[in-house]
Amino acid sequence: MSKRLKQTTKGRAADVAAREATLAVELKGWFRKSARDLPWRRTRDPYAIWLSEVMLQQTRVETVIPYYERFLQRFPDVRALASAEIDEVLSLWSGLGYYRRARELHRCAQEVASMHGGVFPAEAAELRKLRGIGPYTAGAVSSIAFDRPAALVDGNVARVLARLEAIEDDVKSTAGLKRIWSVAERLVPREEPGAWNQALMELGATICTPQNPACLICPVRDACAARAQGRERELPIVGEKRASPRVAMVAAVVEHEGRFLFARRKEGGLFGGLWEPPMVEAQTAEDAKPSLRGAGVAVEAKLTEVGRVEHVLTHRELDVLVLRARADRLWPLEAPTTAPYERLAWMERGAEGVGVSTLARKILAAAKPEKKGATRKKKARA
DNA sequence: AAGCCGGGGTC
DNA sequence: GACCCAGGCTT
Repeated sequence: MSKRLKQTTKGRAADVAAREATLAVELKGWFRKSARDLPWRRTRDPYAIWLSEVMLQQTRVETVIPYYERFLQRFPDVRALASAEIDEVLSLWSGLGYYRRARELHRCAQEVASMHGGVFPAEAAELRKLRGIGPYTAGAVSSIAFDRPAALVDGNVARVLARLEAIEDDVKSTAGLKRIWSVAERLVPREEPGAWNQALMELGATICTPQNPACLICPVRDACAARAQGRERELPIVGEKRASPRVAMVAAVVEHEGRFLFARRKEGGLFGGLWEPPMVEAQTAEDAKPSLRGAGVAVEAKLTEVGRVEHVLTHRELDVLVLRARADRLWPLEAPTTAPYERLAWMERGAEGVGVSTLARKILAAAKPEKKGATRKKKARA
């Protein structure tokens, strides 16, 4: 390579570096000026920041805020969380979804308490070893709580970087994610990496949005390759997702003097660790009876249909027929034999202190003795 | 690499 | 309805 060419190459590399340094200054400046005031941005406590990041996995900021506040109030530090009962953790998590996160959160707290002396490690590689902490959360905690120059990629960052660099790959594919991550790692600055990462996410959430990006007010529009090509609405490219199948279910709400029959689901699967009125896959009440008996619903229970509940999940649409019965006594409960359940109990309607899904709450509400208007509505639909 | 795992806001 | 959100784990 000639001396002259070498200098040119070096010169271009220097130009790129200068452009990226400018980009970092611009974006961080914008972030300082226009960042939303979010609860977890008022603390430097790694525990609180970690808690917020786990709650924010696949979950919107507005949804998380009240859960974050309640959680932090009940469990002010990692040891408090580590020593809690899992049922109480799930209780505070109820309604937030993806309940495995709550179990992993609890286990992670126990790992930090027992193996790290109650102190979160600062390096992403160490954080990554803990339960429930993947590449994103490791980068987030390391950069935001510890000012380490760790990269991070979430849905927002993937979209922003795909547009900024006009990346053609499917951003959900392995190859696409690998490319996005390499860009993220190249761009993360030594100075204020936490502000940089949060700025990328903030930009994606408020300006560089999926549908109608507000390029006219974007602080980095002049550096955006997609915009330069007029393709900001075509990028990023995302693969097709398939429709979720419908699943017919039957639930039985059994009551005796204000106590309700609840079953606890085994950990691991759908709604793992949560309590609910017994609920089985079946088309009709008659078909459901054998499985319901295996979930504690005694033969003597006279079941009547009281309504239907629909519930949409990521990969399934549940259509639940709700049955109701008055038990003449609190009959003794044995170990359930129906698949998803591990334990039975008579509980108050609210099932205080344990985890209950939104679906279960909808089923309980549907079985509640009705006011006249609601009753007519159900009959009209049937 | 693909599937599983909630719930809800927005267009 | 469709989209997708401060993803991670399992197979």
